[in-house]
Amino acid sequence: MLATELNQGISSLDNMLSGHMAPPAAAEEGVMFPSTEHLSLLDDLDFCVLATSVSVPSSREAGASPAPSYLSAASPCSPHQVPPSPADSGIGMGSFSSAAPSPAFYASPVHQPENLSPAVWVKQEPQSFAMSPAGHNPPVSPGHHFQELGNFSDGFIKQEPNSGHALLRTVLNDTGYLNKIESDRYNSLSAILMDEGNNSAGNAEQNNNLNMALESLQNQVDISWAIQSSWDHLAAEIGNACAELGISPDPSQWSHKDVQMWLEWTVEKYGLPAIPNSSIHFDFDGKTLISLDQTYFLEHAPGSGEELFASLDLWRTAQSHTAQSIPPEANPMHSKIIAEVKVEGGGGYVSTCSPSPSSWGAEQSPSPSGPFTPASVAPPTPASVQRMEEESDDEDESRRHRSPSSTVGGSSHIHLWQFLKELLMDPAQYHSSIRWLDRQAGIFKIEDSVKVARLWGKRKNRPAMNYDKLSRSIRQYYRKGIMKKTDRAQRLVYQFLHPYHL
DNA sequence: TAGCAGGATGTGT
DNA sequence: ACACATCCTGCTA
Repeated sequence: MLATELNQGISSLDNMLSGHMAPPAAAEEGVMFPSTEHLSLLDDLDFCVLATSVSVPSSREAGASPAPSYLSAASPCSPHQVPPSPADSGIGMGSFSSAAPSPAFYASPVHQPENLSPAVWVKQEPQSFAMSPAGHNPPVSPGHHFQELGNFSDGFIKQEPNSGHALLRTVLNDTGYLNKIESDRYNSLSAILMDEGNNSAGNAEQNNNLNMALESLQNQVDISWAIQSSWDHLAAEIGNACAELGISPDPSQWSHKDVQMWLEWTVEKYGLPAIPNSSIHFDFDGKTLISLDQTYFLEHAPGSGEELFASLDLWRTAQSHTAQSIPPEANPMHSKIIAEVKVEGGGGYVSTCSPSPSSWGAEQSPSPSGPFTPASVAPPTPASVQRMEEESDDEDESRRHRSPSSTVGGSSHIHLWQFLKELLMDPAQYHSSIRWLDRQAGIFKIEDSVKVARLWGKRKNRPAMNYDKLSRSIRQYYRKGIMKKTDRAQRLVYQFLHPYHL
């Protein structure tokens, strides 16, 4: 019912606006929406769609969208309606329990502006909208609607991939904004559209459709309910995943093993490309993981970094939301929603609002970077622990960039060979200090022994470290079968032995 | 002179 | 016990 009404509304608005609005102005690069007016109206509907769409099939899988996009004008679906085809899919927050492998967050191409991808377009909320108290809206004056509502063209910003779903978070977190929408915004929209309709040469059928759309929107769309429903749905989905994995819903509490489990689960769940050397590049605890920016994900998880980052972002956001959410009894819809989610979840529902610590907290797995003996047949798991984000010669600079958790606990337990591999795996940053000569054979050269030693000293909190000491430690690896000098010994050139170079 | 090899011993986990 | 960290002597390019 809701989906039908919204579809009708969008269709009517699109028809009307495409027929009466001015053609798109010469746009800046990437600005592809037809007009500011059209933009603003579609934006209103987007929020509705965003709030009401939860589980979506992958348009990427259907080959419809070459690149993920987290936001577009899209066909709506009801909070509990799984669209039957890509043509009906909308903005999704990802499905964490549906059987279909659904890479999250892909918008439907149906209403997606042609050149939207790969950039993500989000609404930059005018202060008067986003931040004003609920029920405190300026009246809309006929003929000045768009001025009153703000410059929506300027209000749109190009959301680069690493900026992190600002729209989603804004919409889902800003209850003031929700109330605003619920109480007034559709009244404003109504006035705008009615005025536009009266001024246009539109035919009676168009106006009738418009009236129907507005009536539907005003009378039947409860945005706050829909968004709350989406939140609850998301929480339930995450709860199911947590129960399956036995991990906390709060990523900041994940152990190294939890992080690996979550990565594997997400990759498998959404059919993403496997993460090469994930045990090296993502050997973090949860706190460190959530402190990473998307650039790191894109760099070290090619093909899946964006989705992983997006998914993690939602988990993190959901957790912060549940942590500050209102008590269930304060929301008359809550019990109903939870009940529906329970039914939909097939009994697997685990409330993320009250996670059971006993199910995960007491069983935090130890870091895989434990003592490692050469006798162990198992392939090495180079626990690189905390990645140094920046190791400049400037001490202060280094401290500024180092994540808080990397300075104490964990990072000092890294093995030298793991540390060297860590540097080697990041040639963009350390190529001038250490680099592979023969990656396959595990042969590398220390180009700047002083710097490598200094980096090692920083990592181990040994200010007096130098290359003499470092190289002595390397030589200890000869006996352990971890490293050796190359057959034709060269200065500063060493070789990892199998399987340590893998 | 810097790097290398390896013994001895201390330290922290 | 283990993995260094530190200090040392002696050798080599």
